[in-house]
Amino acid sequence: MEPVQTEDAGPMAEVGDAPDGQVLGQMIRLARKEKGLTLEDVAKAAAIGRSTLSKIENNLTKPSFDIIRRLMQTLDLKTPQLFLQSGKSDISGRRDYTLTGKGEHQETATYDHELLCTELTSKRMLPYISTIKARDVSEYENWVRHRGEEFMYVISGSLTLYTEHYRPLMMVAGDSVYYDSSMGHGCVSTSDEDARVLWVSLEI
Amino acid sequence: MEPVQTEDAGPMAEVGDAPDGQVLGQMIRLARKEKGLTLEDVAKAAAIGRSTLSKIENNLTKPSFDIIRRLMQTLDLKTPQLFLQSGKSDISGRRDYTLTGKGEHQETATYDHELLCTELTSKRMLPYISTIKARDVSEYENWVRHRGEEFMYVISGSLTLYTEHYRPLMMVAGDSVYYDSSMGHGCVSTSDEDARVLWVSLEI
DNA sequence: TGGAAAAATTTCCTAAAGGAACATTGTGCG
DNA sequence: CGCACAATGTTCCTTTAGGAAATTTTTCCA
Repeated sequence: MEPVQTEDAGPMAEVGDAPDGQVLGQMIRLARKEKGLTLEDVAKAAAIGRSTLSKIENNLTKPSFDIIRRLMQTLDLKTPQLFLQSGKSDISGRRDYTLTGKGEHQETATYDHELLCTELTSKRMLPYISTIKARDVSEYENWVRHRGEEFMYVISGSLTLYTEHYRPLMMVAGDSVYYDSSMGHGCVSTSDEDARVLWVSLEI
Repeated sequence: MEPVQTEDAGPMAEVGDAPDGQVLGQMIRLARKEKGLTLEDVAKAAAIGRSTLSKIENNLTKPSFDIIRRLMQTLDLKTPQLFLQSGKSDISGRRDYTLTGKGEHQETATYDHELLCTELTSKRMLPYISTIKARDVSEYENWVRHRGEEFMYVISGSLTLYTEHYRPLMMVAGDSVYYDSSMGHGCVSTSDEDARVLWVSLEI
């Protein structure tokens, strides 16, 4: 209902930027209408107030990033167009190090752990590569659990990750997972060959 | 201000109300450091306060959508990964793990960062895969440095890691490195092809 | 080392976001 | 017509984001 402000002293006329100012609300309302949802439906699903959503749709507020993110999820919106940008960048990213050649192995029935970067003893993250042997479908209930977080990246092969809270997770080369390691977990190779996995574990 | 609806509580469950926990700030700081910019540089360019940016990077505030958008533009960041919801938009779903298939990219002049496991926002380690483009041998004195530790694993290709303390380090697929990231560091692809690298970064 | 300069963080305060409840508008049915 | 009832808009109030400046931390040379 409010077309084009000529930029007088609108109560909340955007400061000097407002690219999204007018559009954002329209987009969200459109998405909501398309799904035939009411303000309350969406607000509840996104865990925000009805009135807040109303204000957002009418561009009466500058919503927080968090709220927009939740709305995006709720409404299943893709976002690229919201961030149109003039691209140019001249970056020079750099990192530094401590190298490790081959690590020391630590073999068990189902795993072959190869610790990486062992000479640096004061580190907090523990990286290692594991070979998950292609058998032993047996004991995937012997959960491993330890306080902390873990990141896992499948280098080759495929496997299934079993956890105590969720359904098994099929993973193939290139996939990665991040989880709370206090939740019971364990994995089994599902390919004929052994699976190679890179783990990074963080104790807390 | 957490009404917290039906949320029970996964150990590190997120998705539902999850403020943009740990990752958002890290991403922004990473991008800034890579460009060798100071808080003030970026803040000025994005027309926000220096302190505000500091708080955002340290996840001490829930920035507005508008501010994030401006930062994205200033830092030339692609954004899809911030809104990543793997699979369904049913927010009732909670998980304490995230599975990432092929990722969402964030490209710069020399790097192409692909963040992994982005929808789990409260994690402490930040994993991502980078493609180091096969050129730009130029500016390897622009060290990046940031408080914390980093682990790096070369998936494919080869590269040279330059640091301010040690001699350059030649690395090939399968090699890995662990280092204190407060030491200036940076790397350059030495093969004809781009190098693929898996990084796990931990802020302290 | 020390000490100045730069960068980052913290404090303090104001303006504004966001939620609850109330008011208004819109829509179907007797 | 007009009465429910639902959907949306608005007001009021509490909490919080975000900026200016002070404080602390880090960097950089002499």
